[in-house]
Amino acid sequence: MAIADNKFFEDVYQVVKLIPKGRVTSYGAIANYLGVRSGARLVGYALNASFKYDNIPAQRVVNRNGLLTGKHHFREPQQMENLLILEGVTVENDIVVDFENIFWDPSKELL
DNA sequence: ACCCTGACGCGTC
DNA sequence: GGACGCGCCAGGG
Repeated sequence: MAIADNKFFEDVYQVVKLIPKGRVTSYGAIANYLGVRSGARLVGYALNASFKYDNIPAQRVVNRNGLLTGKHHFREPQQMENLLILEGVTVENDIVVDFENIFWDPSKELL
């Protein structure tokens, strides 16, 4: 078991790892890419367990509004925003600035 | 084995 | 245009 027994979780981690630095995506986009309709919750659920594993840039996954919904699940609430800023992503008031522009859609940009 | 809940998203009202 | 409800599926109590 490389990452997780469950295929959903495994695929989610795969996609998240592929998110380029400085870009972000949404739970729904990943769910859509995996072919799970309205499975965005599962993506979030998978990411919740991802903190146990390394090399998973969970900070690059936000909700469809660009809101850092998962910030409270990091070791430090400020961690998520911090990491994003370090990667060149501007975050203001827990919202990714210019979200639509740096949005990375796996269905489109990944093949 | 049943019930509840959850880092979400979309259709309705 | 804000509030509400349902679906999606896995895991924990």
